[in-house]
Amino acid sequence: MPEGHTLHRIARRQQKLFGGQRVAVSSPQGRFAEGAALVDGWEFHRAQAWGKHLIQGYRDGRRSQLVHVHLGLYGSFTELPVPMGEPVGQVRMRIEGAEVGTDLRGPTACELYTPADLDDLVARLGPDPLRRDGDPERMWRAIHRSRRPIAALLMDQKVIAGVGNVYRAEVLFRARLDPQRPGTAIDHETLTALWADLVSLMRIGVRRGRIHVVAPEDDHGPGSYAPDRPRTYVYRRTGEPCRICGTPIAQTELEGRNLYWCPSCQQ
DNA sequence: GCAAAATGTCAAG
DNA sequence: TTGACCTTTTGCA
Repeated sequence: MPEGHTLHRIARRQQKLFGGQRVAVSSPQGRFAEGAALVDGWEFHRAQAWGKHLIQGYRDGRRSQLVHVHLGLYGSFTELPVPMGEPVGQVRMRIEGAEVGTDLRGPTACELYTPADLDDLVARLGPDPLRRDGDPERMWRAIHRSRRPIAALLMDQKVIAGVGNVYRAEVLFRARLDPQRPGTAIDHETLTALWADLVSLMRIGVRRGRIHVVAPEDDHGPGSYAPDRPRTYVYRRTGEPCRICGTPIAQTELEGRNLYWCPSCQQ
């Protein structure tokens, strides 16, 4: 489930679990063997998220080392009490603290980073709604001069960092914006409100560990008797009735990703 | 038992 | 624009 909220939640969690502790680091699968060997036994100093990227900082006396993790589509961290037992499946990195350890599976990236690498990463990312220094004006400047559809711009990590396919679809629905509308055709006020909505939605995502964007007053209709309350308006609801107007939710492919929207509410 | 899909990114053409 | 890649889970035989 890796959009930005997942990574910020993981950073927070790892900071709490391991921050200031010496940790055992290994790569049971072997594909991060050299990196793991380098920081094994060092102090886990700090974990931070930038968009969908996780940066861990390790220290040992005067030495320090960064590790960069990107979960890609299906990467995940899981936790187990120590002793963790034999790894199950393909575990790229295992971090063991005093009481709890975590296993990393399926990441796109798990690699050593230099401070310069981190600078480059931050420089190529747009503002992150989950960071205090996230600046909506930077997003505005990138969007209002681009003719690309707003749905494509929101997925572009150079424009705004941390938004993925679910938040993209949902925030456009909540703003009642046509996903195909060009960036140039959206005014400053609309984008400022969209940013503010993302900030509050993604914070909820961090807190709950899952994406939940349906307002209580919209929580009715065909889905209301489902065991779980509905959490999304449009994402993966192709053909199902819009929670507001009943029109079937539409789906198309945009730049290789599935896009969902309500053709009636979002014009 | 196997294919397909998934909340992502990058490089090749 | 397309394909490759990382891994697990789901659905269909």
